[in-house]
Amino acid sequence: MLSDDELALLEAIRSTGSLSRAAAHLGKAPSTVSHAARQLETRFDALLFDRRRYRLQLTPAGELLTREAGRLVQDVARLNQRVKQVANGWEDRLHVVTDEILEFETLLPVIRAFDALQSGVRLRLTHEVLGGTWEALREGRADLVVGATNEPPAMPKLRWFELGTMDWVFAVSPRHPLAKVAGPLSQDAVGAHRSVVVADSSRNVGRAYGIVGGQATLAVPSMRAKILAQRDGLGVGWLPRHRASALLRSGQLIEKAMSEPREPNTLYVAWRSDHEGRALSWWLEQLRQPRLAKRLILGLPVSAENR
Amino acid sequence: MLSDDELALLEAIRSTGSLSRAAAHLGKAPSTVSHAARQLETRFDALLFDRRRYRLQLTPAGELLTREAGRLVQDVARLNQRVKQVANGWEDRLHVVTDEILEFETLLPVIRAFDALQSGVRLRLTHEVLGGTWEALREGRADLVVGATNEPPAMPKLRWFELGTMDWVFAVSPRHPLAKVAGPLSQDAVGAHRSVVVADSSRNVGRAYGIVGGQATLAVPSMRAKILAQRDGLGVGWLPRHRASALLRSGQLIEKAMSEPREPNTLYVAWRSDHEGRALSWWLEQLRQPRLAKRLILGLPVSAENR
DNA sequence: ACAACATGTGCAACTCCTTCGAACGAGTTC
DNA sequence: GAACTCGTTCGAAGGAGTTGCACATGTTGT
Repeated sequence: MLSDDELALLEAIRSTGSLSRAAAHLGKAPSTVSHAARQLETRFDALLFDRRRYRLQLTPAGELLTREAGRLVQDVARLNQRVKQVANGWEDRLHVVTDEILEFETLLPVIRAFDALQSGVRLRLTHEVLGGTWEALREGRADLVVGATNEPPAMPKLRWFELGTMDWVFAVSPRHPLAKVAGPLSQDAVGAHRSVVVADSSRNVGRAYGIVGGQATLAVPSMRAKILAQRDGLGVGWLPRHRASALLRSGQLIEKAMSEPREPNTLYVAWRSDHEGRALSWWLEQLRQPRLAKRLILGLPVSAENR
Repeated sequence: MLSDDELALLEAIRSTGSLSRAAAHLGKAPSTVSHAARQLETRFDALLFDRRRYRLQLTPAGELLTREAGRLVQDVARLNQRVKQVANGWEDRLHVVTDEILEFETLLPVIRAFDALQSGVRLRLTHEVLGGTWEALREGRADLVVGATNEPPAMPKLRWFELGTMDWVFAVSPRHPLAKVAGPLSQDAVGAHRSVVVADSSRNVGRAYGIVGGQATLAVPSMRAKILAQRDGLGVGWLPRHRASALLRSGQLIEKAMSEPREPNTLYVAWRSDHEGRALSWWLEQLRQPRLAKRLILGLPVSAENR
């Protein structure tokens, strides 16, 4: 291994281009530097210095060594920083997984506030669809899950609280055939039309929201895309009521009563009680604030303006 | 910086889960290990060991440190290997740039033979179009250029030799309008038809082979694609005679005489006389062999079978 | 051409750090 | 409760790293 001193020595030799100057630069005796240099060569079993001329020079091998050694120093410095950070109770990294029905933008202020803490914790945010959130937690891909749907499954050391409930509305474009059907819609009536589903492209499991067996589907990458697709009459399906509200008001989407209404979804925040660090605690504290929870659940209404 | 011993110490503590066993494992006295461990904590200014219970354990910070330290050790071992390699005269890496008119496959046997040397030199092969090869050499993106076209430009420390000459044939599909024109074709006659050009997609400079100003062009990614495109009548242009030979024989391409014939191209091998390592020398030695040079220049004829 | 200076190296002496053994307190096992 | 395992403290010993000096070699200035 390369010691700190040896690294500094190499660097000094490179920059000054001479042993004695390097020695002066390091505040050591010239003989020390000479000795240490030889020792380095012995240890690496390679000629690092070209001593044929008056002032010695680094050989290509020595050049490579100093260059790469410099990078190593940086790596070690970073590691040092990370170790201290972890020792102070901050995680090395925090992986937050949100359910796709939450809009990423609503988390931005929280991320900004977290950044302002200067904790050094590397944030990683991804999203999953349906049970994918719980699975991510179980498999250790997630440290914190926000907005998970369905009941929390049995899992050792699982902890959770409710974020809130989300109301749904079955809505169609005014130009869609279902718009003209009077009275509450039955499952069969809906099944004859194509439904729009949010599907996760990254993991190719056939997961999607609100699929009924055998129904034709249009898979889109996000809830926002689903709302827009239904506005344009490309298909039908359940939408978060608040996010569709503006379009419902402007008449670009029409609410349809259903023979089997959809129960409001309860959304959960969940984590594992092992490795609870300061970053996780901070996030939990934020998410327990009713104002933030409400903003997350409601999401950003899709504006009626952009047609 | 982390010394070799400290690394071994951390690893031993992690695997044995106790200081005394770690000491026995390392062949040292327990007191030594205890002392060193404390010193580590002082240096990192962080609690690395949890001593509250009977047998001490690594804290999360200590865990992180040992884990990452292990990676560092590997990095250093690799660096060690590379330094030795360079000290033995091998380059750390060799960047070979070929002109696009050479077929990559013809270099495969050479690459295999080079691999068999077990030199440890990391090969990197890319291709350029037209002057791009010389530019790559000038800008240090290439250590060796194979098959460069045009005359070697003025460049300090440039060295080169001729690889051979490449003959061209102007060929069109039998279904192409130009196929029926009798006698040598003039520039104007050709200019009325779309030409197929090889263009480099990676660098978006508007470089291509055989463009005449104002002529409609079809840009394709390789010489092989150009030959196939011309076979299918998508355009016209000059082709390496040998590579088109099979298609000319089978009648899928027809050679046309030209009022201004194209001079055979001389192809060059070039490198810079600074940093000449063993890998470069080896490649030059190979490329000087007439058999290989001929194979490179002629390339792989595009087979007449696959329609 | 000669002196003055700079540079790298070998050697003996020195200094400080690492290592060790012994002793001790605390916790565990039978 | 005795025998043990474990981690720590402390002073002493050994050794690696460091230093000053002498010397050979090469460079610069007058």
